[in-house]
Amino acid sequence: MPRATLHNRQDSLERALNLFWQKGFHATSLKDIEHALDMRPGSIYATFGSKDGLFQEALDCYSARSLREMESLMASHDSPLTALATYIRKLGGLRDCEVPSRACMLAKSLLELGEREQAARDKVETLLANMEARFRQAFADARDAGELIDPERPAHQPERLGRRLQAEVMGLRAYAQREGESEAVRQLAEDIAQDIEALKVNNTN
Amino acid sequence: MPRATLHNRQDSLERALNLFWQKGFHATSLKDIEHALDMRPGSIYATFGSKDGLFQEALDCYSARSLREMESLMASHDSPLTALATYIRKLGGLRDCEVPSRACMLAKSLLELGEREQAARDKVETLLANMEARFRQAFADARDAGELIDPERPAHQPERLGRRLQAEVMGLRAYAQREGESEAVRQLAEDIAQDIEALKVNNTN
DNA sequence: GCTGGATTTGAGCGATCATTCAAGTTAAAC
DNA sequence: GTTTAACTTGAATGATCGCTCAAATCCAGC
Repeated sequence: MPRATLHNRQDSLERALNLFWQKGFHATSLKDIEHALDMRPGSIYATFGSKDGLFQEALDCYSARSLREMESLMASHDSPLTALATYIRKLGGLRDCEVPSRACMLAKSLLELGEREQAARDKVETLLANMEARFRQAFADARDAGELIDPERPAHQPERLGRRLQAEVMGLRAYAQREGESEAVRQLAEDIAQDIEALKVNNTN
Repeated sequence: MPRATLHNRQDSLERALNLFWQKGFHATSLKDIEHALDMRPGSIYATFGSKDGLFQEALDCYSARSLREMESLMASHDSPLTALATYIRKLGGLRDCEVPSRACMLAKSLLELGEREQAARDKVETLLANMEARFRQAFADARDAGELIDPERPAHQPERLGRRLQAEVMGLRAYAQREGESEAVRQLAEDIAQDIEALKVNNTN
């Protein structure tokens, strides 16, 4: 078994993710990738198969990281609703963070990819569905813990709340992509967070 | 004054808009444009200057149309809040419409465009700000008409409600871009619409 | 019918695209 | 030290990119 691989796969994926996340799939050229990964075309193709394959693995990378952060946040709060409100408020600080893009990578890809990248599109759909399912689970946990103020109301069913939250996150992060004042994004996040807290019993707002 | 122009400018712009809206800026090639407009490169460049210039004019076209529809909707309702709720519910039917894309063209462009298309990005920012201003105005009208149930609440100031609505629309339409059941999009829109109606005095929900 | 200038054409520009592959390099195994 | 096979290289591929421009086309005005 001669010669160990020079590059760490996970590290390469993170670099590729940052690039795709910032520039999008179409605007990212193999030249960009070669430079970011410090790899030559042959190595890239030997390792990842194609630009599309690399992109899909980067998507997995992004999704896994997002779910991990979500899980960690949920674990550190007793109340699911408080955890979700915290999640949103953290997004309110996006404008001051150094990230490849303030927009959600999955939402960005969902809007960009066309029929010619069908496989990647399917992957995006799946990963978004996973994320939505995790949101739904959080609301179901809140309901089971008796935290929901009006669990009978149709709009307050976990399925609808989870869907709504996913849409709110996509909207908030798309809004954060704009070049306005960071305070506007913070206020927007605060308003959304308060709506989540308003679902809570014994809520003092 | 010899030879009248063969193609109608507005019609060409609409065709270009449909194309850009569906495929995005980068994925739309000049070949695509030549075919859609039934024009040869020389004519296209003589008329619109560049692919970027054509894109920006298409953006104007889209924005003007959106504002026009908005204006017409506002004019046909006595209550601004009811008009906005109607606006959202109409978006809930997006999955059953035949449109180039269910996503908002401005949001899609905001997420796609990079530094290399700075001029177009600036245009997107401006047009989004216009749209947000129109939403804000609608809420200000509601407040001035005594329609807002709690006009003193910070989160219910027109500035914040307008911002929030723009984010909700971007989120809803991004969600509608997914390939799920159209009923899910309809429910999501309904939940958002009801939150708008909940801002109203004498609201029966 | 002729003429002049606006409009349109389409071959072709250099650049860049994603991708391939034969050759070169490397280090573990013996 | 030699062998060996996995890994890496980078020039080259054909396709396609946005764009240009000289020539052809067209029609209002005379």
